Amino acid sequence: MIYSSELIKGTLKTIVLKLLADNKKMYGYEITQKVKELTFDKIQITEGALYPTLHALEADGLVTTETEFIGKRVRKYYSLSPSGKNKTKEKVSELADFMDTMKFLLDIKPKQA
Amino acid sequence: MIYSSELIKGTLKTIVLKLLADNKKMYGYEITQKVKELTFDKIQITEGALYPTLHALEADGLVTTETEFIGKRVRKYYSLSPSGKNKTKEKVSELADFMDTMKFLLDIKPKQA
DNA sequence: TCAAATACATAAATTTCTTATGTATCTTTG
DNA sequence: CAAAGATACATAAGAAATTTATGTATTTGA
Repeated sequence: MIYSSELIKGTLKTIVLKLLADNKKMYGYEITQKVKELTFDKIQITEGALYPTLHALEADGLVTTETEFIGKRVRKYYSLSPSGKNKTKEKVSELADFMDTMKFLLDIKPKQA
Repeated sequence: MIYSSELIKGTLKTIVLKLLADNKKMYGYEITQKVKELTFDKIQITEGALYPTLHALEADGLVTTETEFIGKRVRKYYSLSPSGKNKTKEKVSELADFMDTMKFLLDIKPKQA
């Protein structure tokens, strides 16, 4: 089962930041694979969604990049900047809080009028 | 604190369906107030987001409507159809599952390379 | 050798929400 | 009792984020 894509909306940036916080540096394709692996294929990040997100994080100064050559192929590594580390904490705790609120909302028992 | 709007994206439909499942019938404005109340103002659904969503649910046959007059003012009640009830179960359990996956993802401990 | 995987990127179209606007009624308060 | 705020619906332009499609090129495995 793969989650309907609407669920992923709005969480992608947080997921990427958190992975970078846990892994020091990662490149785009690696991120897609890691998420796939860690979620047992339930979350699949497409490249069309990921790359623009990474570019936006870079434009916002939340990540820095370094390019490496593996044979003839380019690999672009992303790492959190100091402000990126702070942002990650904010985003992760906001999402955790949000999920608690949602669990509460979804568990509300019938009030049969 | 109000959640950044991107977090709400993708969950609105599920929230509405779940509220209808718990309350038999509700009207639009009531839904906005109920969500605000149940989440202590942390989730505020705007009318510009809600009404199109309700109309979409109706177009998909997931809810039925009945109009009532309160004095001279119209009130449009929404109720789950049988397929809406099934859809609600699916959506809620998918979201619950998704949140478990996200909690796992967000709690991953550093693997320092 | 040929398909699949690796690895980047962009861009048009779509979806979904925000922000703004519009209409109208009802209630509360100075 | 007038005015402000709350109730109640609705739509539409614009913005934001993603999907889907496409493109390029290299490397690996059957």
